[in-house]
Amino acid sequence: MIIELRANPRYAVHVIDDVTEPAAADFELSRVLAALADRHRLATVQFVARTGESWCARVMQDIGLPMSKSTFSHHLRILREAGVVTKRSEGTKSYMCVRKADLDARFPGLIDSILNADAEMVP
Amino acid sequence: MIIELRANPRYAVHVIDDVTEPAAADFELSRVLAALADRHRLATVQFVARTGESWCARVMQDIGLPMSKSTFSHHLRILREAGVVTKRSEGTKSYMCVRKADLDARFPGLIDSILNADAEMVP
DNA sequence: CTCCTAGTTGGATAATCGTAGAACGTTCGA
DNA sequence: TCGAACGTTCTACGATTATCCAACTAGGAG
Repeated sequence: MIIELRANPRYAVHVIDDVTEPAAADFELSRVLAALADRHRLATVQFVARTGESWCARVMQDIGLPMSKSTFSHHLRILREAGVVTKRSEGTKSYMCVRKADLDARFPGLIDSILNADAEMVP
Repeated sequence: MIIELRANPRYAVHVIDDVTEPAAADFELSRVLAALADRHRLATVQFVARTGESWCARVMQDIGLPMSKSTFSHHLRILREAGVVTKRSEGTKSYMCVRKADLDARFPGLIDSILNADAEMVP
């Protein structure tokens, strides 16, 4: 299910799988920061940004995230609802991608400074 | 009480009022982001950075923060322990100051991008 | 010395968050 | 057609967090 809620695409909101991915103009800084404040989500975003688009199971395995599928799915939702990543389904896989351009348009320099930081250990 | 725990000042840790303010080299990105992820703390940091050093009661009043003194004191602790701000006592007042240089040294561009973002409403 | 102002600390509480397991829907391959 | 792989949703639970009030410390003004 994909819905365009507003006429002006600049303010379009995409709803996929009951998760709302906001348009860049609607990003909220505190929400973006909260999404990135968790070590596991931060590691995920840094990894995906560096290695390119990838799907959930692959990301979890490559990073060595110590959590269940359902927990990762929860984290993915947080990231999407904040506007940090977008999701694309292909077959049974969910490919995620960091919305660098949108983030940089709304908060210039923010995502680059975060991606350039050293990756922290995932416990 | 002020203690220099390590010989090399680059890694010095300052302990003031039982609160540890880490040296720039010890900043953790996820902790900094978590400190700034709260709307009230974000507003506080943006305000102090823009208007210059100020003390707690003044900041609370000028921003219109809807919380008690003790809650603000709690938020100040979070910000200090993450390395976002430093505190200086003068008389009965606690002056806070954003550690721009330290933050920029550790995470280039991060604090500027956050300070340049529009201030969000404080509910 | 006494009071007022400024801030911190401890305890309590309600809300939020990260987590796992079970059940489920989809898609792909044998 | 059947089963395996991939991901989502629901529910529950423990941990963390934001919050307040009350009590406290410390400095400045009278």
